[in-house]
Amino acid sequence: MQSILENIAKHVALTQQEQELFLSKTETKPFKAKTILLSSGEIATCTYFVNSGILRSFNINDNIIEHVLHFACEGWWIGDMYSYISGKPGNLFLEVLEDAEVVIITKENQQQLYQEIPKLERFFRILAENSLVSHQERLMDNLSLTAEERFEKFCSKYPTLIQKVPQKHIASYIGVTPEFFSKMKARLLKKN
Amino acid sequence: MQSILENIAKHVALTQQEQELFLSKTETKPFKAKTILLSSGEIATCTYFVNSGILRSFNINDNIIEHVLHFACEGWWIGDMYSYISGKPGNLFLEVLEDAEVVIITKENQQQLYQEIPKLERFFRILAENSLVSHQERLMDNLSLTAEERFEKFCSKYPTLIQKVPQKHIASYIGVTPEFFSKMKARLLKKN
DNA sequence: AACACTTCTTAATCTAGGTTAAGTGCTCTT
DNA sequence: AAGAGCACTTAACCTAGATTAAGAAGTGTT
Repeated sequence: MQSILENIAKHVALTQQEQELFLSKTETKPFKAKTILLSSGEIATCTYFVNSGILRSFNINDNIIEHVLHFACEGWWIGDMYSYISGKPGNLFLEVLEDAEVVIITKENQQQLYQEIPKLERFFRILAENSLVSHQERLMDNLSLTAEERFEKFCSKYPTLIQKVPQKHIASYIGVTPEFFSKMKARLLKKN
Repeated sequence: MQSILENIAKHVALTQQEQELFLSKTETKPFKAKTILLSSGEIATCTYFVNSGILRSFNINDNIIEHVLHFACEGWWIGDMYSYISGKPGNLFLEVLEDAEVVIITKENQQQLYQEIPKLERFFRILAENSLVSHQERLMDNLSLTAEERFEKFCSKYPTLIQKVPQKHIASYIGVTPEFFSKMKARLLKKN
């Protein structure tokens, strides 16, 4: 299991004291599968780091159709960035897909941490930049690749998720209906 | 015209000295329309802020089809974030669409600025977070809205661009072919 | 053990948007 | 002023993926 301190150490070096201060501003909690940590319409007051288990963020549009924005498993950050930074009600749900242990940082605590450990500005800057890059890539993929190519990319990028996550969620992530996903998968199995 | 210092002042307060230091690490240049500031395969060594004019970033896939990632006009930042932060060759082109004046910051200078003015870590963190949010929204829009809805959203979000940018680029941005875009536009005109 | 509930599959039918191709007007060269 | 080259349009035809509907198989609850 990768700890949150190791995750931070990838980009900035905290002293022993800073590490303790950081941890003192976080809370670690277990959650059962199917728990909803955040609902559409609520204001996101926390950021989440996954110690173990799997979470997903998604929205629901007019047609009552879910769209998966993100999966997060061990060592990933997740939340509703829009609501978190704007302070306005968001439109994302945050759900536990597989029993999880999650590190929670409230916005207040994060603001205090920025004051007390300025290095964390750098850490979260780098985190946001990396996330931005992967969103840009996914956006371009959605514009230029077929569903089949997006699925293959997903497989090579997140091999562990394929076994663990219901395939309707993967269909949603790559942007097709579960029915079409099923058909496509059958086609791929025949081909190879 | 919004200056780069005003842009920074939106999120962090720099002293007079810091402002001067910052400007000393930038270079402001005019570019003619059609200039390519960055090509696919090159390593992005700079970040760009647009004083005036319009730029676009796009990639070209196997089929020789362009996909617009971004437009940037007065007061916007643009670049190839992937290549810039990874130091690897990127796959974006950066092109001037309308004669422009651009502020250029090299990666080296940006790194030095982070050392000398730690507040800038915060500024660029906030910039990255905001950009992340708008990419997430665009991603969800591409998954859940029709081409027509995406076009309407584009119009209300970037009203000035519609007059100034060739419509084939707007078609590409919202993710349809120029032919379909033309058809859709005619349909909308009839309707309203 | 039986029930409800959810996930996944299959298949027929439909449609948003793509492709191909031809034509119209621009603007920019020379 | 004649041509070359873009940007845009129109229209016929095509397809990736959606929709609808039904059934199969698994999973958890009582």
